[in-house]
Amino acid sequence: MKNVTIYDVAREAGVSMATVSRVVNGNPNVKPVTRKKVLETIKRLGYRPNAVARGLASKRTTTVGVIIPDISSLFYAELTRGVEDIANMYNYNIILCNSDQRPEKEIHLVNTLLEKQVDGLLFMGSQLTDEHIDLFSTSTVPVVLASTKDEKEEMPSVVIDYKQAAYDAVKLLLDKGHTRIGFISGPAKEKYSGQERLAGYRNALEEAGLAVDETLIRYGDYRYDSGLKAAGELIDMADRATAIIAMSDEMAIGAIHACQDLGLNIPEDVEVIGFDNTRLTSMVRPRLTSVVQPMYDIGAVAMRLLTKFMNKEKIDNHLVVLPHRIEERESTKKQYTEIK
Amino acid sequence: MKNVTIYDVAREAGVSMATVSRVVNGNPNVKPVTRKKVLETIKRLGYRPNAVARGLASKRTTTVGVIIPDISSLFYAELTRGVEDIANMYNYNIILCNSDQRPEKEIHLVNTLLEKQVDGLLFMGSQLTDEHIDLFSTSTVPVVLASTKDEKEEMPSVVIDYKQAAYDAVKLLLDKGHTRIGFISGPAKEKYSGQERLAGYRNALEEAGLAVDETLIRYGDYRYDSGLKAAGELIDMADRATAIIAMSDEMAIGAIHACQDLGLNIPEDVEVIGFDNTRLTSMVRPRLTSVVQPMYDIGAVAMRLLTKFMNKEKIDNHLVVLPHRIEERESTKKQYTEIK
DNA sequence: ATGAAAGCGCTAACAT
DNA sequence: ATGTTAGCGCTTTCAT
Repeated sequence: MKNVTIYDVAREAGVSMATVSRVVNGNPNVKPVTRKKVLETIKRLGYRPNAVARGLASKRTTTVGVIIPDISSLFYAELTRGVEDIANMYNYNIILCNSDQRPEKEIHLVNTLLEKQVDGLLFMGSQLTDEHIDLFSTSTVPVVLASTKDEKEEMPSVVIDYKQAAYDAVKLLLDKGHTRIGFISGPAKEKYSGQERLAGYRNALEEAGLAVDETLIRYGDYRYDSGLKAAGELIDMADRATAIIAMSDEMAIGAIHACQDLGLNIPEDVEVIGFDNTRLTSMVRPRLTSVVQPMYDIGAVAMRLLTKFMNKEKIDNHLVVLPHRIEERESTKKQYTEIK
Repeated sequence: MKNVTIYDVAREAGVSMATVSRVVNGNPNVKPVTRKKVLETIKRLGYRPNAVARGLASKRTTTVGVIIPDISSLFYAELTRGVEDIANMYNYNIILCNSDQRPEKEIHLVNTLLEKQVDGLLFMGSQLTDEHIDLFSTSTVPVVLASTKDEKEEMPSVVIDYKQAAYDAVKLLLDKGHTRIGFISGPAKEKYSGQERLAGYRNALEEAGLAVDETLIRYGDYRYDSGLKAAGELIDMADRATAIIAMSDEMAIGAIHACQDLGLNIPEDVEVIGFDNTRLTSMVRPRLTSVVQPMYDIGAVAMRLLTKFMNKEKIDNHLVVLPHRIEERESTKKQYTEIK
């Protein structure tokens, strides 16, 4: 059974291919009668436009490539949801690729996506090597980074102020008198967001006149178990941590459980703050205070920015910094006595 | 700056387009010397094959469409990860689309994907209307269902035995003497997996000679809050539930908290079982007993099945039922005393 | 082992 | 408002 093409429709409707094309693409320069006739023929023959042929002829595929470390991570899944919703709204589809943060795989994926003639590229993942930058700069289609940025801040990116966010969380704890604040970071090798947040931690301490005790800094992989383990170490020290900040909610929940398993009460004995404010924060008792990172919005704004580039619209600024804040719940003590 | 095409490479290398094509596609019928020469030219010119043109000429895009209710759901994210890994392994990319379970949107997405000439379609989502079936049957490319199936079981699908899985969970509780077992289902309108599991619940009770008390059946939306609410009702009844089975881990955790918030102990006062065995099970105290649904595998196997169809390999059986089991943790009581 | 040439199904000038 | 036609960049016979 041969596929019906635009040519078949043209013949059957007694018009030219161009007219059918116009009808399909909503070109107004078609007489209503003709349009109706063509539309009927399309329906009758069950014609379905071939987007690949269209892509070749028009040089636009209405498809964007999305490279993400791991879709099974709550954080990236939420971001991707934002991306897809906006993509959809602007009639784009997304080709989703998991990179597992492996640079070679990322490079390979970018190339594959470029071969597939995507109209734009959305990149998430923390370490941008020179090879990445090179590749992106040779790309004929726009590239936007989400939740990361390049060192020179030359590429379009959507982020939050990670340093300030971490700083704020530490400050909150410092103001309550804590001096032993454990910090559970992401992987040590992680460049941008990881480094930034660590810098925020150090800054806050130094500003408070406190020396940074390196043993209070632990590295996890954003998952529960690593948080559990890191926190276990943090409270097993001679001069144990009295507060813990983890760079993901999942690790923070691990931290809460590590404390509870050892008989420490949250927040009385140890205050805990997470990061991202995923819906996990409500799924633990006490509920988790967390630094709000607007994940869905980061994805959505990044995709919106990309559509602007793809439309060759003028962009006011390439680096979008979304606001963050801290959502306080029961894993931290109330700062002031409530007044009725 | 014009893009370099296969024609440019051919000219520069002093060979024909056909030869370049052969080299690019790894056709062995090329003299090593020629191959080397072509490869060098490709590198020198920075040639990147245009997959859209290739798709048009070869009628294969090495892209598959994936329709999913919501990527921000842990369950579907994990499934998708399985899909993508296998797709990648077989050199396919995936176009990911969120349907939000809305039938019109699903239909629309299928059409879009078909227009984009995907080589195959992977569909997840619970309700298959006649329109879906019709559409799928007119599709020229293979379609595989994951974690759902059509009523007539005519379409290729990868599932677990949902009825039996629910039955097993209920049986576990019945064997411990429970007679008031609350059941927190997914949305009431949900067809296949929801109905199946509910049937398993009813079967188990009836088999035990227990009447089904409809007030013990509640409907949620798979998310935490709905589990919290449903469980709250289940334990607020005159003759309250002494055990609760929820159709997702998230709802089960909500159930645990609902009980704990009211001062009931898990598992002493109420035993709780979740569904899916996501990593959430370890993120709650007591840790959650859950029916294991091999999410990643369902996605992986579904994608593998799809590759077979796309290769026109012979398929032994269209309906793959993956094994399930119950992973017992501390939210249920140990059945037998442990012997040292 | 290599080349020539005919499409693949559509869009986009350009002409009328 | 509609038709004609030349590509888009590649694969794939079919020759040689």
